[in-house]
Amino acid sequence: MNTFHKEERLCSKKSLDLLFQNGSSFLLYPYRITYLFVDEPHQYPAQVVINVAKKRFKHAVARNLIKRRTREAYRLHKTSLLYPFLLGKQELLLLSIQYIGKEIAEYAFFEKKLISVFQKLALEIRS
RNA sequence: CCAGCAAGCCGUUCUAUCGCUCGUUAGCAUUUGCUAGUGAGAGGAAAGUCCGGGCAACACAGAGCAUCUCGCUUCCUAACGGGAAGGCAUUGGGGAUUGAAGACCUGAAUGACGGAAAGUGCCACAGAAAAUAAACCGCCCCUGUAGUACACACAUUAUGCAGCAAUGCAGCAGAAUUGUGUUACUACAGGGGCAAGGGUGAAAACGUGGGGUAAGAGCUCACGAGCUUCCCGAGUGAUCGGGAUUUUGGUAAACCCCGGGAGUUGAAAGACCAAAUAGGCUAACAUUUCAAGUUCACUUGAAGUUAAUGGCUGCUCGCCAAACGUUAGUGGGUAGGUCGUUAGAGAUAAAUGGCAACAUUUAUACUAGAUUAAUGAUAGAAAUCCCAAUGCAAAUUGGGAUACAGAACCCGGCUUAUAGGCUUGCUUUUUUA
RNA sequence: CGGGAUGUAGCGUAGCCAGGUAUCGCGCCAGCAUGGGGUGCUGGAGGUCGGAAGUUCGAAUCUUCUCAUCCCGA
Repeated sequence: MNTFHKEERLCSKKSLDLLFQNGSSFLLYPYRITYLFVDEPHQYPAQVVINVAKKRFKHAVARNLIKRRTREAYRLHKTSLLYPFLLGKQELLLLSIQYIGKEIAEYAFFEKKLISVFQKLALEIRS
């Protein structure tokens, strides 16, 4: 079920403030990951926001391309690599993926890196 | 044929799988959602936010001042700093004429292109002088002093000059010398006239020639160049042609003057929906200072009507309002949702009018609408271009490239970015005839 | 989406309104002083004023376009 609906995205301003003030984070080039568990009713086990800074990429075309490729990689691999670790938990996972690279890479690079992000996130959750 | 410049146009296509946003149909379910089918889904600049409008809220008795902005003419347009046609200026090209140029003809590019005789300011360095012309050099006139002269006049006398000498020459019709005066010249000083000439500079007070004068000067004349105003003619007009008058450096993307325009704020505008607390609004009470009384926070009397504050959305005048607090009512910031929000000064095609921008009429289709923000990923094929190899060529094989860039309320422009291709016009070079 | 500011030598700045010569401090180089270094004194080099056009005789300065950086408004 490789969907990516509105409920899987993190839109609420309150939740965003909560995430960036209290969330834990780690760095895995070219991404900075911030995450937090909250006790709220939910349909999917995680909500994600993808972020590319205007400071690093001036043109809107470049920012959109990075976000689209990251989103595509997230969509294709979340069910197999992310959701299994969240089955035991009752809380909702708020997740932020910030792109801090300097260049626009090919899709294969995004895919490889995001898979390792999921693996590291699973380790953090267990500990 | 190649290259360059200018203007206009196009600016990748198809298939499969998995996904995203919006609409729609059917079923399940009935706040809402799920499943299946089906339709639509970025640009010529969506960009920069440089102008102009629509739309919305607030404001708007009046007068003056300031600020910003535009600037040849006529027209187009909802409007514009945009566009069209024209005028003028500048630049470089071609043609004709000519010894060579210029005036002339032609087509092109560029122009923030009102006013410098309304006023003020500025014009470094250099240069005599940088703007009511002045007078450093220079030219000319007058006066004084000094000097010079194979010049002239008067006075004075008989020798004077050259040569080693003999001698020669000049001389009483007056030499030399000395003195006085005149004239001419030179120098200095003073007074006056002139602006012709002066290596500078980005720029020098109209240019050339003749006359004129003490020397000179548009002082005057001829030819040429230009300004202002007036008259006549052509044009809707900018302006152009002719005549008269006349000779006034540049700079307004310096201040400024003249004429036209501008209320302020922007979709985070604004309207609506449901629950609670503030602020706001409305009504009532209350009110600043002094004195007296007393139950000590009220009453009575008097004074003041000013100052300070706020509004008229740049400022001033002028006009208007009435503080802070308590109580009651009303109302609904922010967060969430709906609308605003995509059918329009629109697009495409044809006809008519107009040099054109554009306008009118008819027909056709409905063509993105997100809101942490939708167009993506993977695989394959085609198209165009480039490179390499093979080949006379056509072509084949392999490799590479396909730009600039992503709607956010909507339109009209401008500006900037842009791989590659197409059309039209102009220019230059080479080759062939 | 809207509004505003700044780009000058290796670094930080003045000059811009009112156009002709680019200033100061730190740093750098050389010399003096010291046995040597630091401190001190003296002298010197180094900037096409972010870029491109235009106005002007002349532009860091005036005008237009453009690039970059920073700030403000939820």
